Amino acid sequence: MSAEGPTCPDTNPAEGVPVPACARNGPVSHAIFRVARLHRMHVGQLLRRVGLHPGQELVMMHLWDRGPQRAADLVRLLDSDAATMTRTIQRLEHAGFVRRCPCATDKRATIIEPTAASLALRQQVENIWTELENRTLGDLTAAERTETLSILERIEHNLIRAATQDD
Amino acid sequence: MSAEGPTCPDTNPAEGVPVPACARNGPVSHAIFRVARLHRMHVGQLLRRVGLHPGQELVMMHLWDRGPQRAADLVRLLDSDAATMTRTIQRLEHAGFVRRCPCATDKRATIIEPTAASLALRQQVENIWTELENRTLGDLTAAERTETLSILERIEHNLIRAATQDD
DNA sequence: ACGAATTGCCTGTCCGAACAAGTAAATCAG
DNA sequence: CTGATTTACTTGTTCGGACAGGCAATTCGT
Repeated sequence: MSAEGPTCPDTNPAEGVPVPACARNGPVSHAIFRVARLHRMHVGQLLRRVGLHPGQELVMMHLWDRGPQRAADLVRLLDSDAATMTRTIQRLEHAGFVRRCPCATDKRATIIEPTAASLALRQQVENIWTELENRTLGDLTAAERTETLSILERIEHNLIRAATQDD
Repeated sequence: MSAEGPTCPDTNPAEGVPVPACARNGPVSHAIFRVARLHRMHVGQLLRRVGLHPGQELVMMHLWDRGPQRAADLVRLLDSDAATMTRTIQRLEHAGFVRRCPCATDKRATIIEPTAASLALRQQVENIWTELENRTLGDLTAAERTETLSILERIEHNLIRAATQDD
């Protein structure tokens, strides 16, 4: 059985990464996929230590940064989904990192504010981002880091342009 | 209210991207995050046209590539989760792209094989990867594409090393 | 051959993300 | 002022991903 496989003994032994056929049509896309996956794993691992789930830390950082916000503001800031934001806030509230106060001037709106308890998290989260950056960049020189950032921003720009332009 | 915000009027008008405080500690990490997000959006958009959800296409490509596989093989190939694979296969089976046959030699195992109907998808999925790569790379020259791939692979290697090494 | 691990798969739970739909409040047009 | 529209938020559903169990079949050690 398994009587197939004329194509591709496609496993890259150097990394632990099986390379599917997609790599042929889009090697960079596949690399982005793998890097993003690893990156998310690291974020998740680091955040779990402080009791946060990936995504929640972004909400908290914006709150620490800009102070109390309406839920809708957070949605716009994170370019997220209102539904996702509602539930993320509910979980942060349940975890005690966030408080929800009805807005005085607009009864539809809810003001989200970081609790005092959350302030203890702030330094930890910033350390996490530093640690994450170190793990990501590893041995890259300063010049290479600049180059990396430049390339990523060009890719970002390409993807934004492709999204708005056509389809 | 919203009586805060001495820090950072942090929105980058060039791109539609709000820049949270994290960017200070990890500009490259944040760029990876944004690129990954956009990249995933494009994959999702392209895949929806052919009736697949992100992630399902990888299973199908491995099946097309290597022929019928056990579920456990797919888990290892995609470095995925057995539970996730079970449900992904159930959905692909329900969609008619995959068939599940009990393995003759090991009664625990299930052989997953692509259906004839799925073969019509294959070319479409390959086109999607080509289109995705084009959107991603946009105007980059051949040399720049090589450079990009090289950098991404170095980052990948850094992250793998950081994961296995410490913690 | 027998019991103990291991392997393969499934289920339930919790999380984020996206989409659709609905409710309430505010705003706008006539 | 009334009716339509927009805005803010919530809920429900479906998806992938991760983790914790659980069951059955297989393999290993004795």
